[in-house]
Amino acid sequence: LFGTLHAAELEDVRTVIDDLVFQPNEAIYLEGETGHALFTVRRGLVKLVRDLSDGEERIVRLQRTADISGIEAFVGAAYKHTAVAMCVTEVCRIPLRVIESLVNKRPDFARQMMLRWQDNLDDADRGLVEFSTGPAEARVARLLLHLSCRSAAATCPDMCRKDMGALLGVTTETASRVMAKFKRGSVFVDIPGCGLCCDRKALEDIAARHWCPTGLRHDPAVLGCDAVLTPVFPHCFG
Amino acid sequence: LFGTLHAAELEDVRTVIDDLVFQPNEAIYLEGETGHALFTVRRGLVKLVRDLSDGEERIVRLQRTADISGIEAFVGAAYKHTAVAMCVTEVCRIPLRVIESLVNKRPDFARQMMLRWQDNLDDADRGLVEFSTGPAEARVARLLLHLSCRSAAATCPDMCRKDMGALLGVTTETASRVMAKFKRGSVFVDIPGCGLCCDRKALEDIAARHWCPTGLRHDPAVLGCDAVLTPVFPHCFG
DNA sequence: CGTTGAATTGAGTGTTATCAATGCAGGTGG
DNA sequence: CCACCTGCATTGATAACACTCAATTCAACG
Repeated sequence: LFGTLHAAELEDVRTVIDDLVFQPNEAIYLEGETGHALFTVRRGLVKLVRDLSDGEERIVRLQRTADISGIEAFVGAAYKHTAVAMCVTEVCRIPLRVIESLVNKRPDFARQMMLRWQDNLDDADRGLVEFSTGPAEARVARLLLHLSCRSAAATCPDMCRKDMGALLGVTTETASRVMAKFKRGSVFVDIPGCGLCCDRKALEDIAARHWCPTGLRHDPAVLGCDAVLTPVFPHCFG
Repeated sequence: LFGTLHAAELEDVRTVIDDLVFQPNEAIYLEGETGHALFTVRRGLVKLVRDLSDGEERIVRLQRTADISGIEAFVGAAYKHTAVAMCVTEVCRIPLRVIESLVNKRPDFARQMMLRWQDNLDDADRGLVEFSTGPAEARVARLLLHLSCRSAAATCPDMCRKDMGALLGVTTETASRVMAKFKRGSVFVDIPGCGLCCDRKALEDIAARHWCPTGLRHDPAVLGCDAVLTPVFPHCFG
């Protein structure tokens, strides 16, 4: 977000930005609140949630390192979701007035903001096309592909089944059954303390069954991502 | 979008904007194209589509009057969807350079753009929470509520069953069965040439069954909307 | 060792997908 | 005008799938 700033500007920004750490299931902000800040994930995993009338929740999208949430606050809207940390998560809290002044001072910064809006939109589309389309097995497969895509070793955090269900639009039991089946078939291996190590080829096959989007649009694997993440937040996985 | 401009500026803008009319099923732009313009719907209905591997399509969201699509082009991205007119549709084609120069000249115009991005994001969330959650009947009910929400008379266009299925993540047959059942139960009445007249109370009941989002977020009814739309584009409905 | 919360599994039911047939327009050409 | 086609909506029968409810297992923790 701040990639285009000069060193001096960066220093100014740094002083008013809070670095926060949230424990699993802690809320970062609540749906309906009037927001005075937006947030970027530095490390960890965040779910954006909308509550359903029966007390359940629907996860609208996930946010990982570098993703920005609460961006709607910048156009004066109340937060549209509740943001909840799914593991120990380090978050940057950026007050609105910082963004405000940057947009005023640096004309190109507005474009940075638009890029972030587009990122959120891409993620929202993914939620529809990949996570809410086709049979449960294909959805789970696409989720594992997504979660493991930044890892060179194809590892990913082991989300709890309830969250998987809420994200994929299926029940907890269905999510559990599919994951158990995948484990039995060695589509992934559970490495305790390290998350799941996925057979991406197998997952791609499963993901392609019925109603598959043409070409899943995932980040290229980021080398070294495992090395950085694992030791710092081992409790982040599993 | 141009609400904050002065009269003179508006005149400048008007000269470089194209007014286009698309027939049903005509594509406005294609997924993957590098875009040199964005579009606003003046009248009609547009679907944003992502192709699936089996030749089917998934409708990501709908765009109605005043909605803006192809906004991703402004940050240099290729169009993320194919935009297709669902009825006779009048569209405004705004070249990127117009937006470009407005953002440079009028600092507050960037904020207008961000508002539009947020509108798209809200619609994307709706696709997930309302249209891709819960049993088929509830999804269809929420769609009819959405389509009829701008009409004081609670009328809405009669989408073809294939499109309903592609938008709701169900098959054409299921969409047809649900609609036929609704018709038999007088949940709506088909007024040929005018679309469907919906019993919104009944729809709200059905929409609330299982997995319902807390509070559907629809526009308030716009008085006079029917009067304006119906005579101009009678072929738009039915 | 008992408690707790989550994951897993089972049995039964309900919904939806699939495949296939039928009905119902609006058009075209004889 | 009618036969014919075509595209779409509708309907039926069946199988696959996912949901519900309930029981069981498992791991973590005090």
